[in-house]
Amino acid sequence: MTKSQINLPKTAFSMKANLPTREPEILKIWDKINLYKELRKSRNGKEKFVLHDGPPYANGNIHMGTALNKILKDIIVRFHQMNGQDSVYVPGWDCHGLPIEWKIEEQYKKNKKNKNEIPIVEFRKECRAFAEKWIEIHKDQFKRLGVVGDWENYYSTMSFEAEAQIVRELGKFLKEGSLYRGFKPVLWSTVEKTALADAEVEYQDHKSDTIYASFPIKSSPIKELDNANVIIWTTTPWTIPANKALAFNESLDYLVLEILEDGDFKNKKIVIAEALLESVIKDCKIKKFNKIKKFKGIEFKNTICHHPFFSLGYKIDIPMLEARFVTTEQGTGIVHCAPSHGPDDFNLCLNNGIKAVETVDGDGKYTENVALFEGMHIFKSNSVVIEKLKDQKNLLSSGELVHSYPHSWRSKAPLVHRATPQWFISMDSHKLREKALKAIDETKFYPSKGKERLKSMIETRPDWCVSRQRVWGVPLPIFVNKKNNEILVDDKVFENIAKIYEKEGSDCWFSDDPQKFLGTNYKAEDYEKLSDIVEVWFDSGSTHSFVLEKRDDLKWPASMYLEGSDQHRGWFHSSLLESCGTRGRAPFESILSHGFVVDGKGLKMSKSLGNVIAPDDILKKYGADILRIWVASSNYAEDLRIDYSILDQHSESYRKIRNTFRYLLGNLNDKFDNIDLDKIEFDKLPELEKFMLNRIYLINEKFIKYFKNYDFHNLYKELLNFCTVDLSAFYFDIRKDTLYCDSLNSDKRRSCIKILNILLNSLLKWFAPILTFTTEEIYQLVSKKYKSIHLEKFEVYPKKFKDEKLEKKWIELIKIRNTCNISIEEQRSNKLIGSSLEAHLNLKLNNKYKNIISNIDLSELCITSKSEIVYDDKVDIIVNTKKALGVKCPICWKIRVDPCSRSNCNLKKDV
RNA sequence: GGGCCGGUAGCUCAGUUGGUUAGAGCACACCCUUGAUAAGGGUGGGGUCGAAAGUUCGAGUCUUUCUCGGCCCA
Repeated sequence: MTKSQINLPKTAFSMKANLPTREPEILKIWDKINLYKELRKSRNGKEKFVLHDGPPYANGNIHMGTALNKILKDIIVRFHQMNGQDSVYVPGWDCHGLPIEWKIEEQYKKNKKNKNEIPIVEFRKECRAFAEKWIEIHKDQFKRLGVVGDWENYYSTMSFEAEAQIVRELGKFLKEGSLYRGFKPVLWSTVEKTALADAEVEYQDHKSDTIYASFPIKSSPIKELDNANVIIWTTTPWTIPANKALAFNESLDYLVLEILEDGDFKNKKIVIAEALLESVIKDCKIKKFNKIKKFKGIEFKNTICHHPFFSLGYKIDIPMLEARFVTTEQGTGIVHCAPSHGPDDFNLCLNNGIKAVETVDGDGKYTENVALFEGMHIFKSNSVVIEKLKDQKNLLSSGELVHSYPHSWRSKAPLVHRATPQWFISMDSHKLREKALKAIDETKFYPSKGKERLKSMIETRPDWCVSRQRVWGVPLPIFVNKKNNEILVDDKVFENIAKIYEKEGSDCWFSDDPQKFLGTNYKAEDYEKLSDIVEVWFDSGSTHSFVLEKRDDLKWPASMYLEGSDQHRGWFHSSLLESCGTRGRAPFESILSHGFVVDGKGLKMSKSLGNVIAPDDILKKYGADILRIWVASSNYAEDLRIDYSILDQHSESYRKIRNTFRYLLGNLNDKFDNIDLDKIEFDKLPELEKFMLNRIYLINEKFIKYFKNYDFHNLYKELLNFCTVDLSAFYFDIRKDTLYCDSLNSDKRRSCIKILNILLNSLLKWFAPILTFTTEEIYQLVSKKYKSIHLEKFEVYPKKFKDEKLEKKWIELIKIRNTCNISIEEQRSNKLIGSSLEAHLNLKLNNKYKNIISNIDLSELCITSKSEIVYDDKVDIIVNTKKALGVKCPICWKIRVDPCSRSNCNLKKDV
């Protein structure tokens, strides 16, 4: 048996990965050795890299987007750790807010409980318990992805420390004076009875009543406007009772028409924009009319109208005001303004001395400020308004329209603009906008396009409304003096509240005696205690203050914030503003944003399309390392596609990588020898081994370059190509002869083994941040140095490995090799030969190759049995393949006429 | 509806300041091997670079329009 005479690979590392069952076992190992603690210990005192976790909302199972985010974070954290830094990752959760409140309310409804009969404190306890439950579930799901972090000491926005610090942060804004009480229309849900944040609004189609209503002109500088009627169009008839003004655009042309038809408007004059004439007469079915006058909008100045309900007691003047937001897209070119029910209306009226009042209460019912309608629900009043307009002969036409309209993301109920007292952080009073823009300039963005995106948002955003009329959140720590309406600003009070929260949490705000919070310097009876809570973006925007600043193991500012690109308007945004407002700079040094997970065709995942893949599906079928390959190999700057065929392809790549490791382990017989790279006697190595060291050096250069730019998909591709092209199809294939057939103590074989050790070590470390489980599986098999591969550091390769001359030479040799392969293939298809070892190469080479090939065994390079070269300057490379003559050596399988030089060759005997 | 980003082989991605016949790996096909063996090697096919128009001696690269997709906003 010749097999006993050669050294065949042998390893315990199985070809089949079986990741779904193997990975949980590796998790147990990490648990057992307390990997996180070991990681910290191993980099004690080293430069810190802090990737501050953007807290996911503690509600519902994780989806692909969450998995992508966590894996990407983990890959980066691990890269920095292996790069020698103390790379600390503290996961966190966002816990307050409406979605959880809604879940609890839903449970109440199911159990026929009435929320209003439950004490707030009890309700909040249930919210807290709900969030806690999901934190635990998320934790396991994230760990399963291979994410390493301080899972035991995670942070949450509902911890007592967090709630206390949020109070302190708000105190800073109050003290500065940039947190002010305003009275503004905000998007309001009459169902949830709360103002909604931008992020809580969804636009959906909605059917609205539309009206063309007329405002009789009371007085105007334009003679032809006497007794005329200004026509407006609106999709919210219920706002007519709150009307305070009309808006026109001074650059538009307007027409005065006389209507000649029977009906309420017979012989009446109406005013509309010329550009909208056709659509108005079509909508209002006007057939006969005269054009009386055409004039520029600017001439509207000083025109005063009556309210359409003038005769019903609405005796106020309705001025006509100039506004740029008036367009000719829809309507009549004149816009009705209710300052309590639209931001544009509000601002225009404010600039003209018309104040908004509370016209609609939180339930959606008109207040006492609205005559005739008090107590009526606005969503039921359209028909009444329309009826009254008709009675007053001020309704030109009415109809219906389906259009995009804001809705609550939770209840899906349509929203309205409603003027309410709210608390705002000013963007400009204390130069917050300016500071934030400067901070953006000082931040590094990956990809760079994120910078412009965030910048343009900060440039245009309005003041930050931080109050919410809900219960599950941090209470706004505000007392208002009952006598003079002044806000109490006193550091001692804020600190007192914070101290109380640190001890017992913020629930007590709702249940305990206000005097407890005021301390001894103020009397509770003199003050009104606010019951608003802080909007959740302020919570999460403050994480830097109660996580980064408070923990000794972290640093402020963070090295990096890393989230989906939607967070330019979310967490990146709120964190930037909070920090610039309180500390004058961003809480991060860099921002990395990633795209969204979409299906294989680039469409977003949705239940209705049936293209949703859950992380758990992938873990069960493929394992976390495959998912991590998907993350690493995708370009996160764009949207990331995923489906089962894409995952199948990545599984194939994984197998290639796994078999590369298996070849290494097999030939090393699972005995890893940690080679001291500096002690390698470079000059004594065969040239192929030198070339491989050169290649390793070059790959590592690229590896560092890609890693520094967080360019993982190119980094992964580089490593994968190295495995397939340089190793599997080249070095491994060529060196099988040496490894299998040479004696164990031959110099050549030992040199090769040295390289295999270096390769194993290099590949393990290069791949460790991505293939966390597989590299650990191998490490556990071969190394006794540390408890885990993840405690290792990246290798530093001696400069002497780099040899540009050698690189150039071998590129030429590979070119010759490729030409030989084409020739071999030709004879293979001619059925002259099968294996390349049956080939005898005859080369005709240009003299320029003479130097290059002089010390090279071409048969070895091309894995053939024989090769002959002649030189001819008339050609470049010409190869002719013949069938090798002789007998197959039972050891090396070469076709030979003489026995080979190996001592164990028994060709002679066999012949 | 508006703003921003993107569309290069079946898949994941390269493609410098516009310059020969657009590249790589995987997948696929065929062949070889059976001493990495549910492995390994070799060869090969495959792209009107989302579409159209324009600028240019020359466009995947620049301009415009359109289209599809994603995010954000209204």
